[in-house]
Amino acid sequence: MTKKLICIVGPTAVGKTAVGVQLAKKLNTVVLNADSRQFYKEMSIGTAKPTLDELEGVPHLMLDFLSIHQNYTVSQFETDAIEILNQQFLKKDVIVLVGGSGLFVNALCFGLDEIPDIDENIRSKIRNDYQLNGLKYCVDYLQSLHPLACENLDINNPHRVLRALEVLIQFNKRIQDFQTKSSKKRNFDSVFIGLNLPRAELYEKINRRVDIMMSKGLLDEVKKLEEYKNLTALKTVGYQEFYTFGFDDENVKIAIEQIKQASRRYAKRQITWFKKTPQISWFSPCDFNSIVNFATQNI
RNA sequence: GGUGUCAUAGCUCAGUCGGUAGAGCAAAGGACUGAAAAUCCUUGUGUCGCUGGUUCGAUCCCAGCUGACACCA
Repeated sequence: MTKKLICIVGPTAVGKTAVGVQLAKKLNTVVLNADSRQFYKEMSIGTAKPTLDELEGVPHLMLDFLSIHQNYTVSQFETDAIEILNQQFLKKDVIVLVGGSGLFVNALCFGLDEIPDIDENIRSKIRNDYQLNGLKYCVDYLQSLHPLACENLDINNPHRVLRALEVLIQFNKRIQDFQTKSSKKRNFDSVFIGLNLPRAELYEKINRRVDIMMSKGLLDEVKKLEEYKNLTALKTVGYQEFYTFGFDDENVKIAIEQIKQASRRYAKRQITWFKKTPQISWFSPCDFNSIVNFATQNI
C-alpha cells in the first residue's frame, strides 16, 4: 500500500493548525510543519507557532528546529523533509502536513529541479554589485553573458535576476535550462486539503489574531530580536513593521495596522498560489466532518 | 448671527480657460524553482454635496440649501 501525505494548506489564520492536530489525532499520526517561519526557535508569537497546549500531544516535525542565524533554503527543506518522512513512514501509513508556504509544500510533494549550490563568493559579489549599481546594471550584465538570459525572466524582480545571474556565472548555463517543470517521483501519494473562508471572515480572523499576538507579548519577542532585524528570517510580517515604525506608543499603533494589512495581503497571495494547484479539494475549516470523511476515503 | 474657504474614487487630494475627470494610498486580480510571511506585475465610472438658473452643453459660472472648517461678533 502506498503511503499517504495529507497536506492541509491555505491562507494564514484560516485554522490549519487546529484542523491538522485534530486530523492527526483521528488518524493516530504525526504532523509535519511546512510553514517556513515556524521553523525558527526564536520566533514564536509573531509566527503563530502552535503552543504546547495547542499541539495536544501530537508530535510535530520540522517545527521549532532552526535558529534564525542559520541559512535555510527550500531545497534543504525538500531534502530534510523527505528524510524525515521516510523515517516516519516506517511506522506510519499516513502523515499530516500542515503549511502555508506554497513553495515549500510543492518542493516536498513535487520536487525542485536539481541545481547545485552556488559558491559563496559569487553570491556575495552579486549581492554587492546589486547594492552598488542597482537592478538595471544586473539585468544588463545578465544580458551581456548570454543573449537569451532574460527570456521568461521577470527582470523587474531583483530576487529572480540575482538568482539567474549567480546560476549563469557559476555554471555558464541559464537557470531556465535547469528548470524542467517536471514532477519528481515520490514514494508516497499526496492528498491535498485546502482550507478557506469567505474573504471578509478570513480578514476578521487575521485582524483578531494580530491583536491576540500583541496580548501574548509580541512586542517583547520583536524587541529581543531587533539586533538581528537584517537576517532573512526576520524579514517577516509581524517583525519588520516594528523595526520600520519603532516602539513608542503611536508607532506601535501604526505598526499593528500595518501588520494586519500585510497579513491580509499575504493571505491573498497564498490563496492565489494554492488556487492553481488543481489537486486541492477545498473545505471550510469549520466543516471538520467533511474533512475527516474526505481524508479517510483517500487513504 | 455675520463673513470667508471648502465639498471630486473607500481615504488624502489634483484637475477641467464650460465639451461628464486623474494621482498617491487603500482594495482587487495575477506571477512565482535555493531570500517565498520574500519579491515582482496588472487594474481607476465616480449621481465631481443637493436643488434650481444661465448655456447648444455645467463637475466647472450664478443663486439658494445642507454640511465641515476658519475668522468676526
